[in-house]
Amino acid sequence: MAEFFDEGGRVSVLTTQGIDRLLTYRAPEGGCWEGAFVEVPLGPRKVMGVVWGPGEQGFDASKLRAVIRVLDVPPMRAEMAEFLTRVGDYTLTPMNFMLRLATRAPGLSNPPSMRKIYRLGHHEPDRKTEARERVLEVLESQAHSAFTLKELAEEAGVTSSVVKGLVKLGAVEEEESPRDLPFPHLDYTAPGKALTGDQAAAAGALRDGVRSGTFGATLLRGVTGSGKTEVYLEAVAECLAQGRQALVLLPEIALTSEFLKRVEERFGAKPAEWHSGVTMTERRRVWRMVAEGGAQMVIGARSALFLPFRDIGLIVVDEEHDNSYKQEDGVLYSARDMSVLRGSINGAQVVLASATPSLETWANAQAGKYNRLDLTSRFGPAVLPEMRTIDMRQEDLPGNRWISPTLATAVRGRIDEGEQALIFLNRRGYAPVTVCRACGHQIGCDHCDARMVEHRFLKRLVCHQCGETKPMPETCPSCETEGKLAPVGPGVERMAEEVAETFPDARVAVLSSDLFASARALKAQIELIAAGGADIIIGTQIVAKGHNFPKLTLVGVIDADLGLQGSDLRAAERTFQLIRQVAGRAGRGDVSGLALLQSFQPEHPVIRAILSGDEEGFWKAEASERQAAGVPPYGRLAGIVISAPDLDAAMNLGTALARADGPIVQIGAQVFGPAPAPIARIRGRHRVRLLVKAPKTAPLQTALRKWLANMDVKGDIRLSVDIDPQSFY
DNA sequence: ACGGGTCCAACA
DNA sequence: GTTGGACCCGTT
Repeated sequence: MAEFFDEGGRVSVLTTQGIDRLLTYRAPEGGCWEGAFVEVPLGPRKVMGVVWGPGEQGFDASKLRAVIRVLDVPPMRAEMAEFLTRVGDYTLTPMNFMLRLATRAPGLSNPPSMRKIYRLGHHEPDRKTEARERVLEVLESQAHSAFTLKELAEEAGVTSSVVKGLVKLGAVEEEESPRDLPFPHLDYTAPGKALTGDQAAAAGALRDGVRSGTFGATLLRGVTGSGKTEVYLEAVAECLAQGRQALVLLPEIALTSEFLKRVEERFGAKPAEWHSGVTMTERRRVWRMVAEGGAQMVIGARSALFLPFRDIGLIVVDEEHDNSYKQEDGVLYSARDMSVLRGSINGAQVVLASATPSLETWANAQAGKYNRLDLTSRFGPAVLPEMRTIDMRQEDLPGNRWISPTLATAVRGRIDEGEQALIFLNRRGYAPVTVCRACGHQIGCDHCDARMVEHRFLKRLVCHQCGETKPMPETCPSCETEGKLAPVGPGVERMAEEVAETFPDARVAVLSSDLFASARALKAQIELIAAGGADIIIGTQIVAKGHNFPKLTLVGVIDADLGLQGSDLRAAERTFQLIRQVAGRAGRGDVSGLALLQSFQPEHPVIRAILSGDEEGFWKAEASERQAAGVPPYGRLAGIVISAPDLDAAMNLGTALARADGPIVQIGAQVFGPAPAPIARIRGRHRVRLLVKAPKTAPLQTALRKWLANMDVKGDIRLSVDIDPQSFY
């Protein structure tokens, strides 16, 4: 139960300003409740804050100032305060940053503003013109909705002066209404689509969970077309029936409009929407309505998790494996993990939906922490193409050639049939390395010391690590010999060259993110290809998801081993998911597909797992390997937090750490203010303090020491390391 | 003595 | 995060 503070009593206030501690104020006239959003004086300014608890009694009374006013906003609930505290704790984020995350809506401190809306009036207009008729028609046919001047004029296809004219005549009435209107009611009683056996069973299990009114997390597995969305919309319906709010998180804004349509079909109206593309006024409305209960359902990006729900009963994380759930600048958090945390605090059900779950989720389901529901495809078991490896050690191939004779024959066969073949190579640009044949120098990035990748299309060298670009030099930057720089290794642009030479008669299309100026141009090209506008498609990982190519029957993976040799912790996981996704693009329904993986190590466990399709076995092996490597089992993430005088320094160090050998799970950066940390701002050099928040296991500490020894960061870095043996969850 | 630039503790 | 004051330095 929230505490009430009488006028003049001492309250501690958390402000959104850059002070990482609570400040004591006198309660305002009329007192205030714990959790109230308030305006307080801070130096010469007024800032927003939240009453966090009783104030410090020992604080000097003469310095004490009073809260200016309590804002007209629903107070922060205790669960929200706890959630923010726990997330801040987990990610080592100062609380004022957390508060800012939770109040990311403009004008919260303003009184609710009004606006004019237009309704049908009681008088007939003196004469009826066509434009006037249209306005009246719109108002008659949609009497239940409120129109602003602009909306009404737009809907009727007239200018606003037509509407104003009607107002003067009394045919249309103008009235004041609050700007932040509740969202239209969602009809959860309407039946959803008919569900098949296991869909119905899964929906039933989710409904039961929601009905229990308690916390629970469920992994909902289902490939595209298995009806995943319909199943969890059943859980949403149950949640709404319980009078609680539901949140659906989607990884990309691009997916929201399609999803909104499906919700509208199911519940008869659109839910609230929250992501970076939403306008400021709409955000404000969403924030308020979520807090007041005027929004039953929100769909949004990761930051929607920090909305002030009045009573949240269900959180769905769709495509839970998607990397964009991780916020990697500012406050560092994984919305997927924090959803589980929020669910556990609020007594809500959490549904993690994916066709290819992340290892963390898999491990949690395996350990029994999450329930698991599997959906098979509507068309029976998923039709995966036949998969084979091509052992590159057995192939006769000159240097600077990458398409094996075996693959070339297969491609030839398909295009002669009028079908399509995809050559997949997950490497943008022309060649990953540019080497000087005179001295052996490899051109590196000046900014971050990664090697630069030649992009012939852009006519530049590009660093894939930090984005730095420079023109292709004429002479070697090291020995200054002219004309001896040579590309080494393949990129998709180079593959296009080889394909054009090997199949001169074929129409070739290259799909790589950097070859398209806009997302629209890329989409247009994809549609063109899908309609049969190319025989051979050469693509990077952007071909892995999205649009289907009905004529595609063969996928050739050029370098299936790519990504396996790296030191990236997630290398195996990513490779497994990526190649399975890409291979799955070959063939559909009645057309049988074939995937050929070119590999120098076909006996590698990851390659073997991809071939066998034994996903379960693969995840188990991965999990136990990581445990052996000293990485805490998932669910107890080890967080590496780097504190540096500025974010760039922290990120640079983070990059170095990420490239170092070892099990890094999460890297956070936190900027220490000058006062609490003995860190000076030094030009050209960085003093860095590493704070490691992780269970104090011996293997982890050994790994840490190894990273530090191998640390290779430009500039003068001084490191000190503290280990905080706090464990999570 | 004045103005500009930078740094830094304080903000309740 | 913002602010005002201290401090340094070079110019009037």
